[in-house]
Amino acid sequence: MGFTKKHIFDAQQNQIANFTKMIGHPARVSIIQYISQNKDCNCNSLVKAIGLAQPTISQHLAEIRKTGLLNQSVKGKNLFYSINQDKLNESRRLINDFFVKTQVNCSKE
Amino acid sequence: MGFTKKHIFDAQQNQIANFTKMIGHPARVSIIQYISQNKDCNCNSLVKAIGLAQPTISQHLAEIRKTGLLNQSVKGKNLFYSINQDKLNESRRLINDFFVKTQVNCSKE
DNA sequence: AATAAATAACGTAATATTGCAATATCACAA
DNA sequence: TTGTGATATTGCAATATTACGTTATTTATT
Repeated sequence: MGFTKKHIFDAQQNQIANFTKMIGHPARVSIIQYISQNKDCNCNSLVKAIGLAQPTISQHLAEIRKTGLLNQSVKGKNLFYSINQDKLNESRRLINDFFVKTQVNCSKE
Repeated sequence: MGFTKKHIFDAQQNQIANFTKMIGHPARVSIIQYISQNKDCNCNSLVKAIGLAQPTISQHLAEIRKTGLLNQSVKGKNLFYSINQDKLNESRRLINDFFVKTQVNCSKE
């Protein structure tokens, strides 16, 4: 059909899927890396660095923003992005936990 | 358009995106968890446990299989799935590395 | 006020994904 | 060989995603 039956899964499963889905596009991986490496990174610098059109970058930024991973600060006519480190940590723990638990379960018996 | 311009990103960015995209659906999170928790898990038990139709589960299994995360073993007329732990570890390192590097970069200066 | 720069929002075409019914395949049992 | 159970494949409808041209919006500069 095209839509996902989210209601048959629990909150944590949906949380894990939501976050990894957001990372699941190389443009967004690249954007996150670039923002973490460059202070005072705005939309325009991402457009130049990555090579996708401005509306496309803006759209990917919106996807990342939806998960809470981005901070924004307005300086003059620029909008600078940075990584919300609390959210980064929280997400890292969520994903790592998924890996660890999976691994531990595999190793039982 | 619908397709992804993979060629403008590097191998690692595509690798990270590929793997997280596979996890980016709650059914696949649930399937991975279930397989890790239940020895001798076959397609049918997943259909019963998760509540999606057999073709849908089969399709999700194929997506997971594509990343190399699944082992299969035939016993009689059953096909049992288990987690490829080497691949799990490799992927965990890949994703964790992404998180760590992002975090380290954020903390510079 | 007029212009320019930066970015978001809107609209749309192309493609991908999700979910399932129907069907095919494959291995075993009767 | 006929049937049965387990899984994969096919085909399709509904929805989502990706990418971008165009247009609005907002803020600074002249």
